Amino acid sequence: MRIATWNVNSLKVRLPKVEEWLAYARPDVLCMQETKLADGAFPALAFSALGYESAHYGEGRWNGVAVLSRVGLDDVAAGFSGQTADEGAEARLLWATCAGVRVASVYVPNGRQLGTEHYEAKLAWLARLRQQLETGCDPASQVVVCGDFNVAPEDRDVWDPSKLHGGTHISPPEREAVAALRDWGLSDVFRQIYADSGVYSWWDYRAGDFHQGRGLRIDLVLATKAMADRASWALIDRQARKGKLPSDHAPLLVDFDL
DNA sequence: ATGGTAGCGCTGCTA
Repeated sequence: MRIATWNVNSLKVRLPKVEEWLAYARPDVLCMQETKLADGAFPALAFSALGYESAHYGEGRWNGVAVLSRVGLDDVAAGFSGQTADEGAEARLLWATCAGVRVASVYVPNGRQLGTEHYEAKLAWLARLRQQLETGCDPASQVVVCGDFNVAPEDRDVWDPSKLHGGTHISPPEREAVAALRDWGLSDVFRQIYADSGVYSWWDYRAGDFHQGRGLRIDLVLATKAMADRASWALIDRQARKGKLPSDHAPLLVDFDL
């Protein structure tokens, strides 16, 4: 079973690239983030033509998450359970069950700057995700949480930690919030397989960062032991970050022997 | 060099 995650940074702009990528990467499940679409504008027909069922949770303009599957798509749930409409929730979390695996597509808030309300909201969002795992999932079952975490878990996931010191994505509280997911029972599948530094999934569009190798590994596939023990291969597909109109993120693929 | 690009949508915000 091949599971992938990709922050596409506008599905409207990226659809041709996503369709092309699906045709050669052939994931069984694809989690997308930052579709920037309302549900009514989601191109479900384009994906069904390629053999994928889909679920989307979007508000338009910003955020927006999706799950595509060609191995079944059941029990779809948008947002945090127990979330009320008056919270004005942003579309950052979507659950679905695909061939018996509980899959989440997550887009963690950016945080902007330390010491801001946005940064505190990011930490609170990650804490709420941990809380939802505790109340809604069994760590002994097959659970995979995929997405753009906007956190680089360790210094080896950052092109130059000294350049980002004091900024978001690498601060100890953010890393602790991700570690708390690990403590619940999720492991960073890419890191089970590769120890290399200098492997990134996001590069700023500005200043030629991609071509200069200045990136961060912030897109993660986190899996419970029942899944992680079966992970056999992982790849961050840098090829998809090249060419015309690329996203600023590359997709991450993981193969599980299921 | 305190910059730079991309997307949304039409002015400046978000990343």
